[in-house]
Amino acid sequence: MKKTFADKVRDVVRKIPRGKTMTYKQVAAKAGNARAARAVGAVMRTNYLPDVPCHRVIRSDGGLGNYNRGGATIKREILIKEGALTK
DNA sequence: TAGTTGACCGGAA
DNA sequence: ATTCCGGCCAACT
Repeated sequence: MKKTFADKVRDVVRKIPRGKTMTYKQVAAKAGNARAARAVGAVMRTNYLPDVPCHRVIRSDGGLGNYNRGGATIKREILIKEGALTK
């Protein structure tokens, strides 16, 4: 059984605790490739499961990136609700 | 198999 | 501080 990059990414994002945020770079590094930040985004876009809090994954610039469930605006609201974003 | 696209990153102007 | 450009990786056609 071979775990693909996407599988690892999902596993990593799933381990993100509530009220915390991780950058695509960090997730990519934990998945095996620190330069695969773009690939992480692509994986999230193609594989968004309820077990994977993809809304807790943000950009390294401090931005939120995008969201497949309502856009970056909803994503920001969720992060504030979770306590990861105080502003 | 090869080419194009994109929830990104980092440096330069 | 903002805007532009190139580079990296995985998925889709």
